[in-house]
Formats: sequence, structure tokens, C-alpha cells
Amino acid sequence: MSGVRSAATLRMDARRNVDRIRVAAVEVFRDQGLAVPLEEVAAVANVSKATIFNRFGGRTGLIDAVIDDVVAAELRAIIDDTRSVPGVRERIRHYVRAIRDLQYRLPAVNDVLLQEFPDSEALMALCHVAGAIHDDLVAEGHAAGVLARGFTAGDLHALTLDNALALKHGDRPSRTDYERRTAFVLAGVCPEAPPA
Amino acid sequence: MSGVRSAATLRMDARRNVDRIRVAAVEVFRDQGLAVPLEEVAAVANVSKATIFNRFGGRTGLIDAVIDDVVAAELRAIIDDTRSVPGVRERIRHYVRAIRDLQYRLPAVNDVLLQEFPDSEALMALCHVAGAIHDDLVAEGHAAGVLARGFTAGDLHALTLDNALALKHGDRPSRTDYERRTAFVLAGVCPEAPPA
DNA sequence: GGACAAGTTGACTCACCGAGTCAACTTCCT
DNA sequence: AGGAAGTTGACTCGGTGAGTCAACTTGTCC
Repeated sequence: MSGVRSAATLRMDARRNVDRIRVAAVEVFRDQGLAVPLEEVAAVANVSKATIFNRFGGRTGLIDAVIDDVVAAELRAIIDDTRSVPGVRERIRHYVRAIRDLQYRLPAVNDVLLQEFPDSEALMALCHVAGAIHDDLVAEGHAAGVLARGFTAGDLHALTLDNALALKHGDRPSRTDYERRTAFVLAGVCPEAPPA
Repeated sequence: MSGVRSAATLRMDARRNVDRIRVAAVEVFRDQGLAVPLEEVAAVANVSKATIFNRFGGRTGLIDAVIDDVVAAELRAIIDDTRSVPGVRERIRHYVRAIRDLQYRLPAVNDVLLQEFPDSEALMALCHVAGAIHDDLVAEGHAAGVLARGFTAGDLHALTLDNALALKHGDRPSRTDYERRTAFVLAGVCPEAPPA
């Protein structure tokens, strides 16, 4: 809402800077999460921090502008993939593995899930979409009798939130350790089918 | 190492303040964790922050002075209790339930487990003791075949650390939700005996 | 090819937060 | 009473990153 004008009327150097900043933001946000100092983004874009404010009006505007390239696409892909997995049990197991994998690979999703930037509408929307699938999976899971007794959508939510917090604030485990632990989580919540 | 002199030579008002501060510190640390601003402790003790520095030389000294009453006793109690539970499976299950319960009740243990104050020797010692039991339990568990295949002492450690981070940085769940989730964790790691 | 608006930027202020310090004051004790 | 021991309010300090702005640079259009 400050010096942000439409792309049509932007001078060439300004348009170039907008592009640079977007590219830099996607890269830096993906690597370091959405809370990274804007100075870092500016440095990678070869631009001064003030230019980010001129063009995007601050962190929230920048997040809205790039969130799709940073995480939304991948998050939606997971949800779509999941919905297309046949078999309730495997669908749930697939989702848990996929979301945990994404959380490990992309710290930025954790910022989304934790709602660290509630000012960004784009981000909150994402969050809501992510929440919806939990309800569906848990309902299906119980209907099919493949989920642990008493397991709620809130529990599934908490599972991802706790994991987000662990990854955000703790030491990141090796991929091997992490995947092994994913398996234990699954075993407690939606165990593999017993061998027929 | 500054104005801290032995209890014997302390003037009466000073001795009274030392006591007040200890009492306040135990209460405040238990409620709010070891990272609480020293001003809070001072306020509860009806004393100025400077007095804490005079008497204990800062947070580290204060922690060392009260850690036992804050958490060490309870932590050791859990370990002793655990060691006396007969049956490997129930021993492990008891430990996991007990430590998670303690983490919920006493935020301060989480600061200990997370090693937030590595300057305090008392605290680091505790941490080591807590680590030791993990190795033992996991070894026993595998020998008895009651643990999930591939589960390591590091995994048990990670379980408590991740939980510590979740409680420290996230919203604290209701006790009911928390305990239900404890059960899912156990189910994935050291399931109940199948009905004989 | 120059004038002026658009754009950029370095250097700034600001806010936050709690640790730790110290000179001046108060209390205890003999 | 007097002087050491003790207390304290008000201070500095450090680190961090958002957001601002006056002065400068560059693009654009005639």
C-alpha cells in the first residue's frame, strides 16, 4: 500500500529488480524459512533492503508474492497425490510420509503450518487447505478401521505441528534417522496391514 | 565468584534474602521454566534483581543452587521408579509415560533436557544421568524383543527432545489430548503385550 | 541532450528485551 | 555511634532486525 504500483507502469530497472527479488526470495525462503532477515533476500538479489519495501511493502507482501513458488505448489501436490492413492490405509500412510518428508526438505512449510505470519492471507489460506485434508483422512481412516482407536484430526494436526517445532528449533536429524522415526510414528497411528 | 560469601558470615537480612530468593526461584522456575527473566524471581522474592546477582552471581549460580528442588529430585525419582518396575516391557512403557508426564507438569525439565543452560554443571550432570537410562532401557528392550525393530537410544532421546520442543514452543494441549498422544507414541515404539 | 519523475540506497531511527553494573542509600551489629 | 555489609533504582549495554528518508542515480520522453 505504499510505493507499489502495477507492473504495467513500472520502469525497466524497477521491473528487473522485482524479478530479482522474487527469485532471491524463493531461494532464500526455501532454504532458510520465511523468517529470514529481509537483508539476506536483498543481498542475494543484489539490491538494498529498502527496495524490497518499495516494491513489496515488507515481508508480508513479499511472502504473498512468492509463497506459491516457495511451498504452495508442493503442498498442493502432496494433497492431490494423497487423494489419488487407492486404499484408505495406504492413503493415510502416504500422506504422513509425504508431509513429513516435505517438512524435512523445506523448512518454509513449517512456518506455514505454524502460522508464523498470520498477516499473509495467502499463507493462512494454505494453512486452511492443509487442515481440511486431515479431517477427511481421519474420517475415512476410522470408517475403514485402519486408524488407532481414538485418534482424532487434532492428533494428526498436532503430529505435524510438533514435528514442525522439532525441526524448527531442534537439531535436524540425519535423513535416515528421520525416516526411521517416521515409521515409528506411523506404526503407532496407522499400522501396516498385518501380513495376509 | 563476586560478592558471594559463605552462609556462616552472612548478615541476618542477607540470609533471609537468600532464603526468599531460593523459595521464589523454585516456584517461578517450576512454573515458567529456567529461562524466566530474573526480574520475575526478584519480584516474587520481594527483592531487587541486583540482590540476586549479589547473592548468587547470576542465573547460572541460582540454577545450581535450586535445581535440585526444581527438578532433579523428581527426575531421579522417575529413574529410580522405572528401574524398579518388573518386566522389561512395562518398565519401558512406565518410563515413557512418566517422563512425558513430567515434561507436561514441569516446563523446567524441558530446559534441562534441551540443555538450555550449559554453563550450569548441576544441570549438565542431570542431563547425563537422564541420558544413561535411555541406553539401558533400549538395550533391555531389544534383548527382550519388546521394542520396535531398529529403535535406538537416539530415537528415545529424540522422542523426549521433540516433545520438549513442542511443549516449549507450541500451544500446550489439554491433559487428555496429551495423554492420548502418549499412548500413540507408545504403540509405535513399545506396544502393549497382545492379549494372552 | 537535458530535464524531471521514478527509482534506489546507505545510513539512520526505533523498538525490544533482559543481563549485568554501580553509586548512593539503608540496615545491621558491636 | 560508626563503619562494614547489604540493598536498590536507575543506568548502560548488546544484539537484532524492521521500517524510514534525504540525497543521490537512472530511465524516459520530448
